[in-house]
Amino acid sequence: MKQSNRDETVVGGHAVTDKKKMEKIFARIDLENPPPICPIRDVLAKALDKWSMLIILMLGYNDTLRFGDLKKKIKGISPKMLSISLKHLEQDGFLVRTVFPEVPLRVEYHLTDQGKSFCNKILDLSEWINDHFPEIVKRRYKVDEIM
Amino acid sequence: MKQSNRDETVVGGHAVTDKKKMEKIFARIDLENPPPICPIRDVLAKALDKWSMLIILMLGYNDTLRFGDLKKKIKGISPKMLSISLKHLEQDGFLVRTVFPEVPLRVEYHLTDQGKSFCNKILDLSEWINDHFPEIVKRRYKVDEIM
DNA sequence: CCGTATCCCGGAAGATACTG
DNA sequence: CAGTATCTTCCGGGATACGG
Repeated sequence: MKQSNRDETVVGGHAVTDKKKMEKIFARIDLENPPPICPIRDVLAKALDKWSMLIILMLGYNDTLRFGDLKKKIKGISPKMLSISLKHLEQDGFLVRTVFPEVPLRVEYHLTDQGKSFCNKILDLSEWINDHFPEIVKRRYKVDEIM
Repeated sequence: MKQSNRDETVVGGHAVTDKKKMEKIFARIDLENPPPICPIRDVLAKALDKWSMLIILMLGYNDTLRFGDLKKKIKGISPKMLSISLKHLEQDGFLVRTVFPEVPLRVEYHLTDQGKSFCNKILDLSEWINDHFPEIVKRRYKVDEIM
């Protein structure tokens, strides 16, 4: 592991916040401008919004799903939001929409390689939350008691 | 590209999303209920919202920052939103707020170990976006041409 | 069945003034 | 300096009805 010109904190054997990585990211994130103008923040905003993460995980888990399947599996989502989210994810290359001109119409969605790759990232993140959220929730109650 | 220590394959050869991992997560994510009731979705919503990611990255990069520093560095954030975001992140144990009762008042923020750990996750995600967003943006233009 | 078109509302978030 | 209080604006997102 490379040593930066700055002392690195260590958590669980992992070097935290490798400065090189950080600089690479900060060089690209446009802090001056919000999502529509800063591409990175824009991509992230769309891929991590209220429903998109769930959709990606769902397609990662089930491989191929129809519009109605997704609607049924993701409780509470409206057809409008599902449609919009799917469109965003398709535009950014996370999934593919395939139409079968049958009667009745059939449309299938599945992740692209990029989508699968991203799905793994999200899965890692979810796993992290899963591993830490007991303490987080416990902490919340403690904070509530104090306040 | 970095190889994970997990039994997951990568893009190109593309095995998807380790089923075991998936099942572990899906067992915990409460698909019936939205964020305030499903703890995982709630934690994620707060930690990945419009400003929080930036704040965490900023503190991962700079170690310790004062309120005003954060406000200056994160262009466009209002004192109100900064305050709210910081409070959320403190409540969930991502950062620590330290008050120095001087005149004028000084308040410092820095990440907890949990926050640093999470920061690395976010950094990975940002790195992923950084590596892929050229093709994503390119794709968007192509899609625009067609539509 | 797969969405789109509308209408509508509540909450997220900006601007600004103010206080300990 | 470090926020809070307030007001307003805006739009994400829900419900629903309809069209291809």
